[in-house]
Amino acid sequence: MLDINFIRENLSKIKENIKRRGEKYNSLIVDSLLQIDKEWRELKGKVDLLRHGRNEITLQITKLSKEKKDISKLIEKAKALPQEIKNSEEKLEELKKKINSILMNLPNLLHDSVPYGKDDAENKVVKSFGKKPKFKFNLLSHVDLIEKNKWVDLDRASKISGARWYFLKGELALLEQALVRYGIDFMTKKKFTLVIPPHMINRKAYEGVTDLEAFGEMLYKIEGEDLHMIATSEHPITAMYMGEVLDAKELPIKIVGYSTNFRKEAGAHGKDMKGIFRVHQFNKVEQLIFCKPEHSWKLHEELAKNSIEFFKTLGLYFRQVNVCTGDIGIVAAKKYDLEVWYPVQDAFREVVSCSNCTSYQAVRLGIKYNEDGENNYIHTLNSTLIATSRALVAILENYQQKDGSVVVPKVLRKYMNGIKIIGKFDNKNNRKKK
RNA sequence: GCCGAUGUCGCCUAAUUUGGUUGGGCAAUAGUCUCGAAAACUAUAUCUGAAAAGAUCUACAGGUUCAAAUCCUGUCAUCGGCGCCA
Repeated sequence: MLDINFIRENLSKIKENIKRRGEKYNSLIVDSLLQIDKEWRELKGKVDLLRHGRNEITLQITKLSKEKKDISKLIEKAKALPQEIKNSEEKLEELKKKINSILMNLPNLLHDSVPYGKDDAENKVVKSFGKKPKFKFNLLSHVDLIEKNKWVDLDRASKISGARWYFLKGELALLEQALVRYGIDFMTKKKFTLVIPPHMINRKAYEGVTDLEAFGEMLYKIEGEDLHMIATSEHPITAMYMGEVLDAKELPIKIVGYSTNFRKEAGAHGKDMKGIFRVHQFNKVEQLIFCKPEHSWKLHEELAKNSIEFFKTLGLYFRQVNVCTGDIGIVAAKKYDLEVWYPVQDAFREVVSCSNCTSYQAVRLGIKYNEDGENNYIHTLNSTLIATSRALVAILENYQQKDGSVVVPKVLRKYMNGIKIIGKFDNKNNRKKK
């Protein structure tokens, strides 16, 4: 959400930004926003005046009653006030709601370096890393690999839970845990603090971090409770500081979040139906930073660098893209995606999303920092380090061997008790010798 | 889950019985003063307003009332007891 004061002072900038984002948004909405805001402020003045009148008269009543004088006339006069005030307050509230709903849908100001483009096809490749792998045999899809090796049981999961749910089994489940532990170690070595958040949060917190109306179809709601399953650890961890004023000395706060994530994937009918590429539940290690505005652009690059470095160590072929205006969404001011090469799908697919949200989330959540007696909104940043289901698919596709086994990336072996290869043929060199 | 108590500024606390528009202590930060420090003094949240000023804030949301920290209802949280449980 943008700060209304900021909009008032930077009208042309805001409109330009909306135009740059294309047809999805209409810059005229800003004019009507300011018009309603003006009405609101005028009415606020009137309501405050009415309230002042009430305060005055009750003060007099208090005074007179202490002097034991007759107050019946004053009370008679005062009786009309509450209704009058209430009527105006209701109008005021209505206007405020209108203002808020417009503000909620206004997109963040984009950074100058965000490329113009209609959709994800026009994201700009920044750089590629690693080498495109070559194979001298016919590749199996990850769906075939998990089936042959009995690493995932989709049938039984569908029996008890439904489509897009899965049992992760045996060596692949170990590999999943290895990825998580490696990811967490990787970040804590960089002085990020590990945080494991609640996996369910209430409505108020969720409204702070995302547009519940739009995201409603992504989130699982607990029946009869004011609770939603989290779609990413970013949500509870960002909402954690809701309504707080942080000390500038504590900033930047660097957190590595870990949680299981739950997503309905309601809008994805038919997409990626097979295997575990797109599922209702997966684990994710996430980087988060809360910082002063003047540091956020440098830290954004740092987050991207961390994720790049991490994927390099996994030995995958991938590229960094600068997400274009048509694909970036309303929250981020700039977003890098990392896309890994999936040889079977013959495509790059998104595995990391690294955003500088500037003050957009902070305004909505009311997170400020205090420096020299002055309060200002902080900046929030987040970046995937690793999301397990997609990373597992990437490893399966890229590290598979002719016999259907899969080589474990070197950096993960120490988290796998030294196992070098997982797969149906038990390799004698595969176990760590004691 | 049941029963009971409690919730006041960053922390502590008084005012709740009997509704009258808050008060005190400590700490922190900034400023004034100072060669420097200590002490002392001033300031400290949010909203509207050019300003003067005004409005709002006693866990949260409602209600009663001219007026609510105080009375009523609901919710949440904390503590204690019982129950259940990895």
